[in-house]
Parts: sequence; structure tokens; C-alpha cells
Amino acid sequence: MAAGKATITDVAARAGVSIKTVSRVMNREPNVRAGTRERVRAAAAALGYEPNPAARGLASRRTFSLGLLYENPHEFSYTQRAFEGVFANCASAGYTLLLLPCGADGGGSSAADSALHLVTHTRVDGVILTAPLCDDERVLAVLRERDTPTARIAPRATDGLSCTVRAGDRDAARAITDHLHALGHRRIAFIKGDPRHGASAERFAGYREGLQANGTALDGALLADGLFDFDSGRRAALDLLHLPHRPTAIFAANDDMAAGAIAAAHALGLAVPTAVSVAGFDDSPIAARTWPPLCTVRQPVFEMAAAATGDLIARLRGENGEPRHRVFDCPLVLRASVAAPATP
Amino acid sequence: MAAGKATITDVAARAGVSIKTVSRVMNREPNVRAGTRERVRAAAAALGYEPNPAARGLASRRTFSLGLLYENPHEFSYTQRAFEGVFANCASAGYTLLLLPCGADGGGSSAADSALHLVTHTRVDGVILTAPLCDDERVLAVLRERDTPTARIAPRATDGLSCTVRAGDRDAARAITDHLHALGHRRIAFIKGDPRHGASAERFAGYREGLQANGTALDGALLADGLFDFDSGRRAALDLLHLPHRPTAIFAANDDMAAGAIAAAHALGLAVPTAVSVAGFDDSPIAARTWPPLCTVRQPVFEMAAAATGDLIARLRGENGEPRHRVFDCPLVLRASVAAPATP
DNA sequence: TAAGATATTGATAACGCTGTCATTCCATGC
DNA sequence: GCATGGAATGACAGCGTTATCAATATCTTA
Repeated sequence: MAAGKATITDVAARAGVSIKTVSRVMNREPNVRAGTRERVRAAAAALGYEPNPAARGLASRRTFSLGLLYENPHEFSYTQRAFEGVFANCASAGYTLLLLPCGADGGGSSAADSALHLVTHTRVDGVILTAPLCDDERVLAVLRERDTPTARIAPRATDGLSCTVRAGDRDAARAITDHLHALGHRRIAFIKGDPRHGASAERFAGYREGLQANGTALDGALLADGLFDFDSGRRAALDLLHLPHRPTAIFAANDDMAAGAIAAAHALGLAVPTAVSVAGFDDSPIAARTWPPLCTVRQPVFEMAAAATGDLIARLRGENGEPRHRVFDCPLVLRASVAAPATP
Repeated sequence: MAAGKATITDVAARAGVSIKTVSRVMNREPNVRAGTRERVRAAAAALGYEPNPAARGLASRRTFSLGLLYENPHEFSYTQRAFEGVFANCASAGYTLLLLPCGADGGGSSAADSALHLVTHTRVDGVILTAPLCDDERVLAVLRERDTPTARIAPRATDGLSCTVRAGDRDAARAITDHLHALGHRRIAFIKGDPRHGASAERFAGYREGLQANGTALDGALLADGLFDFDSGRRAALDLLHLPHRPTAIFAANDDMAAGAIAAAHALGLAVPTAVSVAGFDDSPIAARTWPPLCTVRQPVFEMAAAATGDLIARLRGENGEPRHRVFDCPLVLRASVAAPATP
């Protein structure tokens, strides 16, 4: 039973009551006999009925929405920057932004579930997905089924149906690797990103390309797994720095992990960059706040999110035929956490 | 002319055309004579007419809103945590969350303007304001005028009209100061927060109370101004650490500035906490990522935001008479950036 | 047991806008 | 002067819900 089609009239007919009674049940109003209530509930469930928010709002003069007004000069995390980018284009096009956070708690399935729930029960003209949700097959299937135009930020691959934007992860990772090599580093460790993100594989590929192009063999001992968060980076770096023949540089697949690596070096009494260089990826706010500040590549998140939104809106207006796919350049950001290796 | 009252019919009557023509003008459809268009525009402006989104959505089967689906396990900035807290309560109560960011660009006036614009043109049942917007008289005046129920997070003062939540800033700052004193610090510097935030004054008051209770005189040379951001903290700390008789501890009014202070100490070759202790406020993510990690107090932002939202929704449902005012405790978080001063 | 009170249900009119289609207007060509 | 056709405008029927108030069913109480 396709959701989003049944109306209150259908439910009333099926339950053998008036629409007003259905309305009462849906709004949990008192004065409905338990049996009637149950019958209406069953009919609604069978038909996959969801009240239409617009009709509800029109009739009741309520919106069932709250505004959250905020001003945020200092904090620009990845998500924050993405919000701002999306919002910038929404506002100017007369669109409203609905936030649908997905619980990141117990494993991927719960996140997907809450995503599905929200997509099914909230009527929006289009949806913007960020990684790693943008690669979740179940979420994408629901959107396809309901013909919901979609834009995806940092997806694993393009699909001809949705607009996408992504960073040139591979080239940027290659650039960092080249930079480290050019400074004289030959033992460059790599901390991988969360495997659920498409970008992780790309960044790793860029690292490998860089080694290969510079004639350095890939040393499996210099690879560590991470999950894009500070603590996984810290732990991975501790392992790497305890190696008998330790790396002279550590390249982490994002800044949070790189910050963890710097903390690990500090904890072991190894000076950065004298004893070990550390590089990150993203140019997130943490990159300018570590000591020493982090050498990284800048991902233009705001611009990426704004572009995704613009393309999606254009599509909603029927302005362009094929969905667009954009790739954004990530320029190198040189900072003090990287230097030439000590020559022993 | 109070906005939010005029309907398309009023505009049509005033312009001497049919409602359909008004609709055409409002939607920028073609085939309207320039003169007619102008007449309609003038009538709409005179009446302060804004199309009703619900009616529009119902008739056109469009929502003019986009969904942004995201999953965000790692980044929990202050704003992010507040979002999550607000959203948690919105979703379970059947409310939708509308984000209205305010440009934090050229001075406060522009931010207030964009806030006003959004509050006026978007119909929401209630509004949640974060600092420093929650103390902006112009914003509050608009909300009062339109009888929009409001919740405020970290306001300067309560007002009997809106629900408020805030942290026990004064007590927490007092606790940090006491802690530093107990360790033996007698020259404790303080970096003030952004004066636009009510919390700044409270935290400073707590610092002063702490000194006084411990019998230490307030030394004006040990006070520095800051704006809650990393760089203002770094610069303030550089000044303080260049004093002839420099402080043994620096207490910054938030973590971002404290992180800046740590960077300043590093830059001057002063070890933390051996040469100088540094304490912050908030327990924001940066606090666990500096080296050494930051001693601070934990502000329960998620819980505060969730409580504000819950109180607001209860109010919208007419469940409670007087608006609630809550104060949240901020427990001390002991970390390595603070230790007893060296005894020379 | 009947009157009165209360709980339950439904008929119907909004709600404010857009879509459809009919109508009017006006410029053009013959 | 009159037909022709496209541009400009309007009449009116929904859109899917809630609100109002009347109607009916059920329960109380004397």
C-alpha cells in the first residue's frame, strides 16, 4: 500500500465512520469509543494513511513547526558548514529547510530506519543526503519509489537519478602525499577513514597513487584503520608510532583523526613536526586549533552544499534535463604540522 | 498593518482584480499586464500580505520545503548539540523543525534584520532563540507583537513571557576559580567572553566571587577581553603571558578561547600545566582535543535545548500557565591542563 | 422508568490558495 | 468593418483537513 495516497475520506469509508471521527482518532481527542478508535486505527494502518500537513495547517491555523533561530559566528563544523550552504540556497529560492537528523546510535540499521521513517512521514519536495546516508540502499530505494528528487553530498558513486556533488578526494590525497614525499619523507603512514564513506576509499587511493608515482612501495605495516573520529586517530597513531621502524610522517584521512595523531605524538613525547609530521584532510575548524596547526587540504563544504541545493531546486522546477554531477577541488593548506624529516 | 492577517481576497479587492490574478502576480507567472502587476504589488505591500504556505501547499500539492538528512556521530559543537536537543523533542511531539540561521556578518544589526525577516515571513507556531539573539530587543519585540510563544536558551534575564533555560554559569565559574585557588594558584587571570552574551557577565561574576571568597584581590592587569572565539583567546593569552609578573593560571570564559590560550602558551614555549595552568568553560568537543586536554565545566547543552523545546511545546498545547525557567548545573571536568603551580 | 445529563458521532461549512477552463480584450490582416 | 488568434483575466471547483454545532446514543438519577 503506497503511503501518501490515502486520504481521511478513504479511512473513514473503510472504517465505516465519518471523517470527523477519523480526525478525532488521529488527533487523540477524547470522546471516541474504544472500539471505534481501534477500527479507525486499523483502517488507517491498512491504508498507510498519513494526515496531510498542509491541509491540517490550513484548517487548524497551526503549522506544527517550530523555528530555531541561531547565530553562529564561531563554530563551523562540517555539518554546520553544510547546513549553511544548503540554507543559503533554500532561502533565496523560497524553500524552507527541514532538518532530519538520523540517530547515529546502535549501528547503521537504526540510522537507516529513522531516515526511512522521516522520509515516509514528512512530505517534502526534495531531499538532500549527506554521507554516509547518501549511499544507504534502503534510503535510496524509498526515495526512488516515491519519486522524490534527491541531491547527494559526497556519495560513493553517481547514479543518473540524483544530483551529486563531491570533493576531488583522490587528487587531494595525492597532493598531500606528493608534498610529503617532496619534503623527503619515505615512510609515510596512512590512517584510513570510516569505510562507510565513499570518500575513504578515494582518499586511500590517492595516497597509494602518490606513493606509486614517487616510486615508493606500499608498506602494509604503515596502514591503520580509523573511523574519522579523534579517538580512533589517536589510537591508530599510537600503534604506528610504536613500530620498531616508525614512520616519519602520518597522513590521516581527516582532520579529527589527524588531531588525534598529534595528541598521540605529544603523549609519547615526540615533537611535531620535528620527530614526526602529521597531515589531515578537510580543513575543519580543529585544523587551525591544534598545536602545531594542521597541514591539510581544504574541502569547500559550504560551496558544495550550496551547489547541491541549487541543482536540486533547479530540478524541482524542471529546469534541467539530466541531474548534474559536480566535483570540487581541494587546495593544499600548508601549516606547521608538516616539515622535512630529521636527517639522522 | 499587522502582517499575517491579509488574505489573497483582500489584496484582490483592493487592487480591483480577481484572486487568480493576484495569485499570478505572487507566483511570477507570465501573462499579466505590467500595469495590473504593479497595482497588485502595491496592494499586497500596503496590506502586508504574505501568502499562506499551508493553503499554497494544499492547493498545489507542493510543500516548498526540502529535507536535509544527515547523520553526525562525531561532530557535536555547541550549536549541533542544541539542534539535536531541540529536534529530539520536536519529533516525538509531532512538530517539525525549521532552521533559521542569521547572518553573523557585519555587526549585530544585520543579524537582527535577517531574524526579523524570517520571523515575519515564516509562519511557525513557536520560536526557539539561542544566545545572543535571545536578548535582541528587536527580535523579541516582533515575537511579542505577533504573540509568538518563545523559548530562550541562555538569556540574559527572564521576562515572564517566554520559557527560558540557562546554565548555572556563576556557580560553575566560581567552582573553577575555587579549584584553581585550592591548588595554590594566587595569580589567576580571566579572559572574558563576548559581552553580547548574558553568560559572559555571569561567568565573570563567578570568577570575582571566587577570588573574593578566597581572600584574593581582583587584579585588573589579569583581566583580558575576548569574544568567545579561538583567536581572541589566543591574543588575550599572549598579552597576559607577556606581563612582567605573569599569571600562574588562565581561566577563559569558554573552551574555544582556552584552546587559544594553550596555543599561545605553546607559541611562547611555556609548558601547560607546568608553567601555566589553563581552564575553560563548556566542555565542548575542542576541550578533549587540545594538548594537554582542557580542564573545564560541562554545560549540558543537549538537555538544556531539549528542556526548552519541551516547555515550549507544552505551552503551545496550553498545558502550563506560567512559562518555566530552568537552570542547569555544570559539573567540573578535571583534565590535565590544570595542576598546582610550580613553587619557585 | 422517564427525564435529564453526558458521551459519541456526523453533516457541513470553512481554511486560503492554485488549476482548469471559459471569457474578454485587443491588435492584426484582409 | 469584421473575422482571427493570442494575450489577459476571471469564475469556480477543488485540495484534505479541522471546527462548529446539531443529532443521536448511552448512562444516571430520582
